[in-house]
Amino acid sequence: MALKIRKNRAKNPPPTCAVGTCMQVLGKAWTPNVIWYLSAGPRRFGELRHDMPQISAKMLSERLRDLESKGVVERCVVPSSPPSAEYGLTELGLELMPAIEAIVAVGKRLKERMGQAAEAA
Amino acid sequence: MALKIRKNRAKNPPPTCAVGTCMQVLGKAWTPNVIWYLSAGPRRFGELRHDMPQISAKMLSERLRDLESKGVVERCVVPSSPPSAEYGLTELGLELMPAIEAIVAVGKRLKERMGQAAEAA
DNA sequence: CAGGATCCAATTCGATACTG
DNA sequence: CAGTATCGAATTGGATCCTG
Repeated sequence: MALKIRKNRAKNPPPTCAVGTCMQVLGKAWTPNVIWYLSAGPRRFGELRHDMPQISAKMLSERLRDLESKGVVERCVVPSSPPSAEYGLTELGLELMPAIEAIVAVGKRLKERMGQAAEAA
Repeated sequence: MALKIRKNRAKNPPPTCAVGTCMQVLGKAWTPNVIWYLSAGPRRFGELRHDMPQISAKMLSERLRDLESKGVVERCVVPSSPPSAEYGLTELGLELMPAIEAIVAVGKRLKERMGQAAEAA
């Protein structure tokens, strides 16, 4: 019988109310954590890894580049010896803080309430 | 803007955050939308589908069962003829609202700011 | 140490079809 | 209408190795 080619999937870009717009930024693993740890001020790659012991180098650099390309995070090279880079929130990034804070607050309540699994970072 | 004014990096990283706990609930596709649309009051399956025209029946019922199993959403059978079911937020679900609202608020700002893709509601 | 490249198992989610 | 079952494409994110 003939080869059956599947119809192309619609693959709609994220959905309906404005949550999609925000979740496109915050929705991936570790993203809110990264933003959270940057919220106190610029931080270096290794510091962030230390903040989140479970994250892999790949994940972290991937997320940082994602966020940079979205204008949420800014990478600045610090002239030192050896020169190193620091990551910080942009203004756009700062605008996300209320949401992150709300997420953190609810997360804490959920954790108490459910008395559940430990989380690193 | 040239180089960002580099403030001293954070000496005191924020304490462990509970982001993961919350994102485990909100992190999957459509979840915040579903909660959002339930926040105005109980709603039936078909109504929710209508609220989110892009969601598939499978997704919706999957998300509803997820949320039910997490105690966020409650399914109650309404005695009518024929009897039908309604979904509503539990108290735990209501506790998530501040986060959802913050996400929606930021989403709207992002949309304005980026002047991007259209989204309804 | 900071980060990229590659490989791969697991999950996610859309389309489709089916049931009461 | 209200939902479930199955299939499979695409995405995810972890592990590992490689680089300057």
